[in-house]
Amino acid sequence: MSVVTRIAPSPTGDPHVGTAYVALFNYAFARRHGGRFILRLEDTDRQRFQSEAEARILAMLTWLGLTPDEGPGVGGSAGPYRQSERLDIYREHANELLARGAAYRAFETAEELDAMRAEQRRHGRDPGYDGRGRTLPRDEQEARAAAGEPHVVRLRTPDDGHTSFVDLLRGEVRIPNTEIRDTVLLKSDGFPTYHLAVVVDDHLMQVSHVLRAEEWVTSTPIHVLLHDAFAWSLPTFAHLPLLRNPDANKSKISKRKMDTSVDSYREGGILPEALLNFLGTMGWSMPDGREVFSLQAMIDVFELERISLGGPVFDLKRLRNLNARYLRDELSVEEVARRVRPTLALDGGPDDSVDDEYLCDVIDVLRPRVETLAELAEKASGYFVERLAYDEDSRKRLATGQSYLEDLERAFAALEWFDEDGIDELLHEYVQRQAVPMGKVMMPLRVALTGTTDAPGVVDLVAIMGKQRTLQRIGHALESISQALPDDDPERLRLEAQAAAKEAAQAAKGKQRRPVATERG
RNA sequence: GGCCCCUUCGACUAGCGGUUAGGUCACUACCCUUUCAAGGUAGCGGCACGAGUUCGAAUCUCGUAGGGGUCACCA
Repeated sequence: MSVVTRIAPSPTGDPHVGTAYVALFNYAFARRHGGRFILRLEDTDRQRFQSEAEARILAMLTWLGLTPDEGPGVGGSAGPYRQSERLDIYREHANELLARGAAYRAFETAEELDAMRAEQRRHGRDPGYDGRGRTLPRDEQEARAAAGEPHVVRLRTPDDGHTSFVDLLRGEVRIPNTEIRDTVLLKSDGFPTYHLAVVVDDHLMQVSHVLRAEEWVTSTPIHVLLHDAFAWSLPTFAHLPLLRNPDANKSKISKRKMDTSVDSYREGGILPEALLNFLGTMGWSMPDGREVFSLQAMIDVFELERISLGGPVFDLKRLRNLNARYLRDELSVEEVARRVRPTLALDGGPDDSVDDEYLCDVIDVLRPRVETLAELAEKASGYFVERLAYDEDSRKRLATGQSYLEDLERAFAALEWFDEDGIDELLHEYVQRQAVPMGKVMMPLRVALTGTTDAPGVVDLVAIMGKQRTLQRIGHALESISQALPDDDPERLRLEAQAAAKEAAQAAKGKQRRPVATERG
């Protein structure tokens, strides 16, 4: 029997990391066994349906490299792959169940069901459909349906005994049938519920392994019952652990508590291979203990048996750390350059006109200092602008180093061998001659070149910027010193006034006075 | 609450009867150093608890506790 796996997301919102997670495992398992991986769209909830969601899910899978072998927009022999286009199929199957007496038409209104549940709660019983529609005679059901009365089709479930199934990772799971209600199969709008649709589609699409999130464990017995009713054989079930929020309880991952949108990680500069690698370490591990591995490496050795069942917390720090490792160790500078380029252009910075060699040099010194493409783009932008904007702190540092900058401007202009060694030699000799600590000279120069105090080594900076750019930047820095002395900096004056006002207000309130303006940790 | 599932450092995990319980992230210290990083070295820190099986349990069984999931005409 050939392996067929699938993911069945609902097009209801942002592409979810949970979808990516389950897709990864389904994809890896299918590839490992030379099988097929299907994308099926569960768009049977027309309330929550979003038309752009389908394209975004597909884009997410493509971005991650988890492209389905069959699916909407992809094609395949078992289509269509949108459930909304398979309504006839579900109706036919519901009719078959009706004919076999495994299901029945139920005519309770929403109000009636609400009342029933309220009544149950009043008597301290668990709320849930009590099977009251089962007693309505077949011919009456059909007559009322034929007359156009709105109704649903429900599964007739056993009242006693147990229903069990084997979960590949957990062993046998047994659930008392008293826990299983007469579930709705076909809604009054003619759309199937998840339970009918998933069973029919998995069967028709010959899905061999159902790898889905753990939240489905308790509804699997319904699917077992449905398979029985159709006299179909069961696929293999394996329920993956649920990704968790980083809160105290580790509840199921949710967008209320954290960012679950793959698109937003993508926009935040997370690399697809890093996200994939990260998700691959959630509940799964390499047999040899490697922490950094490619999708292909995962496929090569993938075994469901290596899945651990404790719910893994989606830890952003680990994701970012992994991303940083890809940025500086796994990808070539050229590859990183290719990926930041579009972002640089978006920021109103340089675009195709950016010199490739310079870009690569900049990335080379910057990438040990960033975790995401977005950070890289942000830090890199200053290396391409004509004129840097210096903040108050920078101005101060420039001002204190003014004479050094003037000296160095002359020295660099006269430097013949403008390479790493020449620059290094020049700087060291200068510092020695002046008999001042390195930092006294280096820091103003660093600020002149980059506008910030946390930046790569000055020798590297000067070398990659080259003579012309270096001199230009020192020149600009000197200009800015003379134009706006720190004492006149309007921004600083504004902040000071603000801080004073705040302090006065606090003092007036009788609170203890604390410096609030420029606390630095 | 009923039912189901789960439980190794703060986080991700290795372990599948005999290990000084290993690795990664985070954190701390030190080294390197012109800043910030990166890198290097070291450290901190864990088998939820209680019984049982066994010569021997993180590993097997049971119980307790804790956590999660689920109880819709949503998936």
